[in-house]
Amino acid sequence: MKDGPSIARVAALIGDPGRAEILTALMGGQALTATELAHVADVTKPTASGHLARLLDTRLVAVERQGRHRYDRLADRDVAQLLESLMGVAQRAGAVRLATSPREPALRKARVCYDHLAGDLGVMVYDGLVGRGVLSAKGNAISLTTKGERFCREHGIDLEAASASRRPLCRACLDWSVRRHHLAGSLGAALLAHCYERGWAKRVKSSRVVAFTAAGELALVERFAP
Amino acid sequence: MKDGPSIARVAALIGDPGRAEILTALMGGQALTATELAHVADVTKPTASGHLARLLDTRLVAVERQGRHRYDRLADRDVAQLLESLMGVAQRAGAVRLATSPREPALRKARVCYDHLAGDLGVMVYDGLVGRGVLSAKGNAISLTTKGERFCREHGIDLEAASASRRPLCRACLDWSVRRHHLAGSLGAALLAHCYERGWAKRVKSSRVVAFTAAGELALVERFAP
DNA sequence: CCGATGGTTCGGCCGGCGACGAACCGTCGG
DNA sequence: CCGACGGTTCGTCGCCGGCCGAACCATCGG
Repeated sequence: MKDGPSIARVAALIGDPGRAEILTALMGGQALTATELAHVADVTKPTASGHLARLLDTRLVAVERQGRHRYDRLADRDVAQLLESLMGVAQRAGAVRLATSPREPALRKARVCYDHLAGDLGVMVYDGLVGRGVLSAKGNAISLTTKGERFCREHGIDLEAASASRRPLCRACLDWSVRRHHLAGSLGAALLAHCYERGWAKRVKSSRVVAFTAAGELALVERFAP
Repeated sequence: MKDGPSIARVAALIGDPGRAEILTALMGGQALTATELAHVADVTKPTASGHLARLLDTRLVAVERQGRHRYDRLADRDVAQLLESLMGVAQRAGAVRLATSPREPALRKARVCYDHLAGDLGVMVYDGLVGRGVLSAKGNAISLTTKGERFCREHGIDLEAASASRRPLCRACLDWSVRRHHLAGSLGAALLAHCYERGWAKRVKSSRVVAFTAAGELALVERFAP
């Protein structure tokens, strides 16, 4: 009967508002410094330091020290996925509050979900790829069709690099704002990288928002959406 | 910035040892009564009642009242999945403690994971099905092959019923004790049902353990494992 | 060598939450 | 109608954990 308490330990860790804020900030995928995190959590440095220490020794975050700086990032994709599903259930749990929170519309439109594209655009792209027969979806078990491989080559998406890594190529990730799927996995990451390279979009500093240029959005929709 | 706190709320809810114990107990998939849950959490009835009330209004559990009884179950598959991934990261977080906790070996061997088979046997079956070409796995995006459909028919597994539901047919679920995949989704559920029907195994009362008979285990391995 | 700045450690304060006992409400089985 | 039993409500207590200020250590840029 020791796994109950064990999950309680990490859940309790996430369960503090300050730490939760830190972790969500880290969902952006980039490593942040301790004072930056203290700022997003709206606490003093000592407090943040304490939080980070605890997050570290439960392996929820990983640290890299450079000079007098301390860069923290999420330990792992699994942690990111855990947080994402947490957002999923948290979202509909507070169904009422949802209405009263307009939230950044930009965040709903396009944001980075660890390393791939989420939000309205992400969902649109996913639907488009399935519609074009690039991806075959059975439930949430999805895979790249042979037609899809050709499609990627034509559009200059680096499949070799993407499939080299040991993580799954395609994964359906539930979008917490739209409650529908978007594309994750290394292919999802490659696609987002593609957007950056072409200058279609770039990250907004210290936020999960991905800002598309007008032309970039057009290009994305035209090529990948239905 | 309101999603941080929002996930914190549900995480904190899971973060209490008592409630965590309750939720893990409910991972068995069956609805349990309030006093039973008070017992597994090792608290008095008033305390448990309070916990359940809070779990209810955050929609982590659902309740069904029958006469003077109150039956609680997990609200949703998403919640079950959340808990499972929580176990995943919790498990390796306390890497040290793992060695010192012998834990029920029966639980490691075969247990129910919400509605499908997990543990050593679950993983073995999964590997076997992939090896036989019944399932095709690309990363963790898996699907039933045409060969696999024939295979199911031959073994009398009811595919129609399984694919009728709107949930995915196949899903790879990460096994927290073995750290490898086993089969989830409605096919996974159908397979476990199959084991019960044939008398190969039955649930152990008030535990997640699935007890296979000697003959049942043999039959399972012979038919589905490599 | 000296400020400035990032991060950490230490003590102490305080609020909140979980726990319980006792009393209460409802349903069940005679 | 009456005990028995499942569940809930209420009031109280005690502890744990988050928070901060102050002092401290380390690194950087001169």
